[in-house]
Amino acid sequence: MLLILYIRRSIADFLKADQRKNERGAMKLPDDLQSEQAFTALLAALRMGKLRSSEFHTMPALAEALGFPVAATREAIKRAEAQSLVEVLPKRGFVIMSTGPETTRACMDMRAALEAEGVRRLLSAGRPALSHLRATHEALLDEARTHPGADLSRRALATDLSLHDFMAGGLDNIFLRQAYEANRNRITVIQNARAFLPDRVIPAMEEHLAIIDAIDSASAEASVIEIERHLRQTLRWWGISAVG
Amino acid sequence: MLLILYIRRSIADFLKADQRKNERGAMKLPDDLQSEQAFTALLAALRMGKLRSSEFHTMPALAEALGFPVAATREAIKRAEAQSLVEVLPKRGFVIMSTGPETTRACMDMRAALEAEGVRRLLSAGRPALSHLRATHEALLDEARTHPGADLSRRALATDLSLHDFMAGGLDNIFLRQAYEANRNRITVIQNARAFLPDRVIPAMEEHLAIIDAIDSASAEASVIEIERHLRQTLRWWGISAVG
DNA sequence: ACCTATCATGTAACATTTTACAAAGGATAG
DNA sequence: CTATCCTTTGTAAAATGTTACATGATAGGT
Repeated sequence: MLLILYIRRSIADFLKADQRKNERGAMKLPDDLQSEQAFTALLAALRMGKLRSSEFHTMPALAEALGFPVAATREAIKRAEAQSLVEVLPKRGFVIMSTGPETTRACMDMRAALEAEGVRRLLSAGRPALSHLRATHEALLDEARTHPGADLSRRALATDLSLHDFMAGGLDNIFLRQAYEANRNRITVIQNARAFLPDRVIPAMEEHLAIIDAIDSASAEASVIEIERHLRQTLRWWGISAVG
Repeated sequence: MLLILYIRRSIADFLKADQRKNERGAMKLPDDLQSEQAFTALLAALRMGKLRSSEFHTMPALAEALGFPVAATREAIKRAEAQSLVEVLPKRGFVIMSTGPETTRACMDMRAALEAEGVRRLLSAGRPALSHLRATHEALLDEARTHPGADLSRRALATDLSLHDFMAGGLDNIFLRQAYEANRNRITVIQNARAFLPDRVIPAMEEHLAIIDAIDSASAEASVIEIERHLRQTLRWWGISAVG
C-alpha cells in the first residue's frame, strides 16, 4: 500500500520535472554551460579572423583572449579538434587548421559533393523557387561589371554563401546537414586565409548563374556538372590542382 | 571587445616543431592519452553491445565499467556526443542514442548517399575489381539457401559490411571519409538494437549482388538505383517508411 | 467528525560542472 | 648535456543543480 503510494508520487514528480524540461526545451536555449559558450566564442573568433590558419597558440593564452577559464577553453579546443578545426600538439599547445592544398581541396570537394546531393533531392522534391537568388546574383554581377562599390567583396561573399546554403538546404537529413555544417566552419577558416579578391567576383557570379540555370532546367545531371565546374574554377583561382 | 592574442613562439620555431611532428606523424598517432583510450573503450563497448540504445547511464558507473577515471570518461562522453552517439542530459547523466525511425532512417540514408558518391568516384577512376566480393557474397547466399550454419547472421553481417566499406572506399576525401566513419559508428548501435535476422540474409545478399552487378556494368546510375533499392528494403524490413 | 487522496514544501542524496592543484613531458638557454 | 620554465595532463575537492523521498497541509467524500 505504502509502496504504491510512493511509486505514484515518484511518477508525478517525474512528469512535473519532464514538463518543466519541455517548457525550457521549447525556449531553444538549453545550454548555459561554460564549455558551450567557450566553443561558440571560439567559433566566432575563427569566423571573424581573430584566429587565423596555421597559428600556434597555447591554452592559457586562448582562455585569456576568449575570457573563459582554461578548463572550459580546453573542452572547446577538444571539440574543435573533433571537427578538424584545430590540431592539438600533445604537451605543447594547438594550431589552427592548415589551409594547404590538400585540406582546401578536401573541404571544397566535400562541399560540392554534399551540395550536389542537396540539389538532387531538391529537384526530386519539386521545382524550387530561384527568382530571388537569380536576382541578387544578377544585381551583384551587374554592379561588379559597371560600378563596383567599396565592400563588393564582402557582399559577394554573402551572395556566394546564399546559393551554397540554398543547395545544402536540400539535404533533408540531420546527419548530412551536420556534416555540411562542420565543413562550413572549416571553409570559413579557409576563406579568411584565401581572400575573395575582386577579380574573382565576376567569374564566380557567372558560374553561380550557370548553376542556377541548371537547377532551373530541373536537370540534376546538368546541375552537378556546373557545381563541379565551379569547384574546379575556385581551386584553379587559388592555384590548386583539381586532383590530389 | 578587443581580442589580443599572444603568439609565444616565433614562426621559425613553430615550423621546426611542426616538421618534427610530421616526422613522428608517420608513426601513426602514438596516443597513450587516457581520454583517447577511454573513447576507444567506449566505442568498443558500444560495438559489442555492452551499452545499448536508449539506456540511461551515469558517469561514475561508466567510468567503473570502462576502468578509467571519471575525467577521462567525461571527455570520451563529450566526444561521443559530438558524433551523436550519446546525448548528455545536463547535471543528470547521459543516454545512448535512440534508434527510433527518424534516427535510423537518417543514418541509413546518409550511408546510402555517401556510398553512392563513393561508387561514382570508384567508377570514374577505373574498373574496380569485384571478383572477391562477388565470390564471398555468392558463397554466403548459397549457404543461406542450402545449409545455413549456426553463426550465419554474424558472418552475414561481416559480408554485408565488406561491400559497404568497399563502396565507401571510393571516397578519396578525408573529410567525407570521416563523416562516413562517424555514421558507421552510429549504425553499429542501430544494428545492436535491430538484429540481422536470418530471414533477412537471403534478400540482403541478393540486393548486394544486384549492387555488385551494377558496379560491374560500370554504370553509376544503375549502381545508385540499386543502392537506393537496398536502402528501401532495409528500412522496410525494419518497418520504417522510406520518407520522413 | 474522520479518513483519504492530492498537492505543496522542504530535505537529503547524488551527479555533473567548475575550480584548484599536483604531476609529467617537452622546449629553451646556457 | 643539464637545468629551468612553461604547458598540458591527471586528480581531487568544492559548487551547483537535479532527483527522489518525506513530512505536512488541504480539500473532498463518507
